[in-house]
Amino acid sequence: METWAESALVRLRNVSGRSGGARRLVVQLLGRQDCCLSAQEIHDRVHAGGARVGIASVYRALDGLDELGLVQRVDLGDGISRFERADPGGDHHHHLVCDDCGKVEPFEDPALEAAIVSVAGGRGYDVAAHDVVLRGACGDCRPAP
Amino acid sequence: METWAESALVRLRNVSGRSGGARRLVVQLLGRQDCCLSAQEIHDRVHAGGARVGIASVYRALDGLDELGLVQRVDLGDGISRFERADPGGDHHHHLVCDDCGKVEPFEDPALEAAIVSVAGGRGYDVAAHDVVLRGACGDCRPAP
DNA sequence: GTTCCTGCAAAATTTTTGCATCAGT
DNA sequence: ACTGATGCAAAAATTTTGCAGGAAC
Repeated sequence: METWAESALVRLRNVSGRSGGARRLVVQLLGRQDCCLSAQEIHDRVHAGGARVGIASVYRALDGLDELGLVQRVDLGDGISRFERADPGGDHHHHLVCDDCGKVEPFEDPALEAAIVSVAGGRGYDVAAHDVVLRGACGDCRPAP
Repeated sequence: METWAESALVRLRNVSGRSGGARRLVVQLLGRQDCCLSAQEIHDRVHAGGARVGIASVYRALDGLDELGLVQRVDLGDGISRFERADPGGDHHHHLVCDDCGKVEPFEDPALEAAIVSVAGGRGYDVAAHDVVLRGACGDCRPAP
């Protein structure tokens, strides 16, 4: 189950020749997450684990991972960048955000993916990444029926 | 063709009782745009028109418009918030961003909209807004075929 | 030993807030 | 006149950069 983290570390080493402590901690944390985290959240959780990691190193690690396509940057519309691991296998989800309680939940939908591929092709684009965010009231926060 | 701007100003006045100069300029500018603008771009263009408008007023105007659902906030993934008018009639587009040249172009796709509605319904969400961003290489920047 | 990563601090950017003043009703 | 919007400046929050020191090779 740690395959993403392992392969990410290997790829980082192939590029730079190193893989220091901060990067490894960030990669391992992201490998354990099911959904996106902000840089601040990553920093806090790594600190909670007892490590002395600077926020700048978190950003630098995320930047390197993003360049290699190992993480996907997710913008939920609140001005904060979040990151989650990008599975090379194509497993891949998007996000529902509740405007009331702030809850974020992932979803996948083949019809949505198909529509995106079709749009991209029709416009002559070679789409490398795509991001879908739905905002609204979740079942719990919606005015009771 | 100025119906959006007019109705937006009316709705702002209904809420606050006023519609001062800065808000009117921002609304009128957005009414003339076909795609999203950043707060800084709005500020610059309003200034170019000869008006003395503070950037804070631009943000405040956008904030008020967003609360009323009159503009949609768009995150293109570069950490800058952009805004565009939200047509109540349902006319509604998304964005293709070229990673190479930075070009942004709008698109619409009924199949995509249908898939989104279907996902939202299946998850019990009452979706008020949704945002789709596709990133990749546009026809011009793509390695020549 | 060399090279790149790391942590801290400072800078840059984007967005928000405080406050005196101005403008719309 | 009253009330809220506005502009300027300062603050806050997020992200980037500089640099000395340390860790991996």
